[in-house]
Amino acid sequence: MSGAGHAQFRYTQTPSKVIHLRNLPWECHEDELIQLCSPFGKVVNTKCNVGANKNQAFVEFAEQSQAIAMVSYYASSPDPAHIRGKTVYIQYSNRQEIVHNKSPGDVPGNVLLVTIEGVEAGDVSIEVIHLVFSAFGFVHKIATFEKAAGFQALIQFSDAETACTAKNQLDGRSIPRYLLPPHVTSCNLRISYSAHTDLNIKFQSHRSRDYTNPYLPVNSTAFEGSLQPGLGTDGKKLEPESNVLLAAIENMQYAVTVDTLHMVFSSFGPVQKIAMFEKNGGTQALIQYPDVTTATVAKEALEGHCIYDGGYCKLHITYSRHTDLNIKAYSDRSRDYTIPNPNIASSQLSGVPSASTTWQTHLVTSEYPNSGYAAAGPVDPSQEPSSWPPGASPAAGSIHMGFQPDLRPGVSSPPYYGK
DNA sequence: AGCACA
Repeated sequence: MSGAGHAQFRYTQTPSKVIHLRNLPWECHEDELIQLCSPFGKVVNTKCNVGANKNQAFVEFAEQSQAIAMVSYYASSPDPAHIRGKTVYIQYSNRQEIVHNKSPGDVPGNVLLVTIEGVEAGDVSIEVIHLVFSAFGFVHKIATFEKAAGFQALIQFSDAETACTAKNQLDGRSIPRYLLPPHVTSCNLRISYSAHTDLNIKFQSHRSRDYTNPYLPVNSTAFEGSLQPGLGTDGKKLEPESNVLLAAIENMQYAVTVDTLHMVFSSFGPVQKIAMFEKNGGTQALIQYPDVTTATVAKEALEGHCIYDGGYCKLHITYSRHTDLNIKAYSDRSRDYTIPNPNIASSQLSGVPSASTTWQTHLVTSEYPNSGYAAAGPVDPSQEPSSWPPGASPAAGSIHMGFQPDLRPGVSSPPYYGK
């Protein structure tokens, strides 16, 4: 009957222009709250991600009548409010206004604090983390650690804007499943801003990387027993690591030049040498980095990805057995970028036997009858290390390919970040 | 699914 028909009307609350929402999806965004609430009035303030589970929120209307309208509506509506498919429970807050205490994690900065939920530290390698976050810009440094909150990583970008983009795109989502070990079904990323601005990375190790300083000493002991599980989630690849990568280019519908490869592989560190050759009817290339760590990073990041959208020029990367390529000639198929200023003659390569044909059979192990560097065109082959990292001047810029292969959110791989 | 922060 009247008065809701129940003798006990326990849910009577004093109205407030602030409503309390609970059972929200994890890390619900402010705009989702506004979208839900604005039909009832003007939202003047919100506070999201409240409570231990971050699944509560407050919304403050301009007028109390607006809050009453919303609470009343959903109190009698047959279908409840929902956000992202979850039923949202709404009531008046027991406070009359939202007081904004911005938690430190909400203050934007260039360093993100990422909590990877539901995984052991060994489940997600630093290469995977680097790959995922590199989709948004150059990642300067990564430090990982285990805390009570779980497996966490600090990711340093150039600026807060880049970090913000990455945060917005990845917060609450999972690392693509194909990058996770089989036994991990999902691993939600919880991302906030760190107060740090510049991480102090002392070693390249299985738990920390400085991509701006490839010459940082490698803490090799830190790698032992833990590096190769990075690939060894399946434990199948037993191929020894190397600073030289062998890249097979499949479905090469577009021309891939040594310059293309240099651009692509330079994203991960200074490329010292490149040699391209034909083998088994396909194009392959050897890419030499100064160290195994950089090569590993590049390998993890690029394996299986395509240089061009649409599945063209797919890279299959393994470790080469070589450690130092013996580049004899500066040609369209081989380069030695470590040579400071090879007196580049203006003549063409005409007098020099085709390096590429020699490469495919002898590679670096063989001795070359003709020594010395071949003549070259006007291109300056000396890529001084200072041209790296490509943070300011993206290596991928000039070729239109925007090389963040399959991981650009919303471009070529929306499904990867589902959920 | 039930109220924030220093």
